[in-house]
Amino acid sequence: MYEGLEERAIDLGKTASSSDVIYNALRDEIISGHLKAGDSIRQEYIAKVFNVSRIPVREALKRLEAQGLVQNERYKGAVVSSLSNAEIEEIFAIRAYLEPLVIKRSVENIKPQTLADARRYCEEFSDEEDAGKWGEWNRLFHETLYQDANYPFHLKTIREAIDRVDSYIRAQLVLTHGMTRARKEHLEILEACEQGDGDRAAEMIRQHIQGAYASLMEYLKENKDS
Amino acid sequence: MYEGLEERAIDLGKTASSSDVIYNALRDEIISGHLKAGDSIRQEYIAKVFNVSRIPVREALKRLEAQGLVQNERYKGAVVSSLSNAEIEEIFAIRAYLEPLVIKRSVENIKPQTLADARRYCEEFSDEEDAGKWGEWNRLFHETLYQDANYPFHLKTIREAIDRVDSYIRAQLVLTHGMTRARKEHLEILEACEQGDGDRAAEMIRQHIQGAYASLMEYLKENKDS
DNA sequence: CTATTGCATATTGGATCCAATATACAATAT
DNA sequence: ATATTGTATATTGGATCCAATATGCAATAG
Repeated sequence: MYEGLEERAIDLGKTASSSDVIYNALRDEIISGHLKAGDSIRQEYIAKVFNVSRIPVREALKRLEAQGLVQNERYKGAVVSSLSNAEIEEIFAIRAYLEPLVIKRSVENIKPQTLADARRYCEEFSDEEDAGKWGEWNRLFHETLYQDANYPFHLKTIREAIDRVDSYIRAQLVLTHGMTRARKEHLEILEACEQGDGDRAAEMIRQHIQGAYASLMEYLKENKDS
Repeated sequence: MYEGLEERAIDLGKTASSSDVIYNALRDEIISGHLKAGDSIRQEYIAKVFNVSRIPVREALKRLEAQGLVQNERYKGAVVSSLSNAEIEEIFAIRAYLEPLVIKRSVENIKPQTLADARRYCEEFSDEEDAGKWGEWNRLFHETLYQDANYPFHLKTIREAIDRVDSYIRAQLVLTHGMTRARKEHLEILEACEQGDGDRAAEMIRQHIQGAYASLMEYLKENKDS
């Protein structure tokens, strides 16, 4: 009796609220670049798309505002945040500062399953030509490698940092062979982790991030219009 | 004509929304320790206290959740987040890692006005015996010294880190002469900044934070009950 | 007496409605 | 023609109401 029932029932209580669904959807739209910096987000429109009232939409917007992805002005509404070049520099600086620390700590007690997951994300995304999905695999790869650090606050900070620059990265990657280069670097980082060489992994992550920043700035210099 | 009118009118458009007021109030209650870890926050009660409906209360709670100060469970409501010892260690670790970097960068182009502000917060709070207000002065002192780094994302991260541990610090400070020690260290840090010695300021900030962590852990070890 | 079930109450999630403000545009004055 | 003013519309902020779920307690079966 009861065999297997509990596992099947586990996710029953955690059905996502409308607010959660809309938050995730808007976040995806922003970091994928479908919603661009400066775009205003109309509550009524989002509500109609999801067949809900504006209440959960507004709650989602408050969360996005707390994260910095949108800016709210009273009686004017939410606008997708834009980043100055200085702010882009800052985001990459904190990533290049935090992620080496975290990966080193994570490698110190990394689980085989974690390495297997990371390898899967690494290989699966290498087949993926769609830059849209690339961002998701990229994020999963990074987060997976960091997860055994058991540093949730660092992880949240890194996640929010990546979220802020993701749309910029993506716009650049599709045009500059950045994806093949990133894949190669990911593989090397993964191998360092598999060998338990935290220092090497940390240094490579640092270079990986700084290289991405350099490519992005070069790209932005050549495309000032967009 | 028009003389002085514009300045007087500036803040007219920015009257805070109910949601903002309630967010700030709840945040204050949590970081001051009046709302303790594990306490549940009843929407209806907050709404009645502020003479508003539950809508702005819920929006405020969503922001607090995004910040990590409360946790929401569907149909159960918001509960003030608690921190394990490991999480406390993590918060202090990231503070000790980020704040030296930021103060060094800030000192490099710090403005006289900033130093004057910091000195004021330093001296005014030294008279302050009330641990409640102490936290506010402490935060202002730290944030002021960091502001000329022009690193808003770092600052936001540091602010949220401090918010998470503030109530724990305060509980400890009042009983262990921590306030007089902190005041002395603040003064020394301020002097290093005034002399333009960023490296020294960075090192002292690091020790200041690690010392606070050590005191807190000792305090928590002796008071496992609370 | 204990465990389960059913029900009443409390609380949160969401929908609908109204108020406050912004925005676009026509009307008017200079 | 240009700048100002008035007005209609669009949009957001908030209040009130209803639905969905949780929680506490009494009733009942064993």
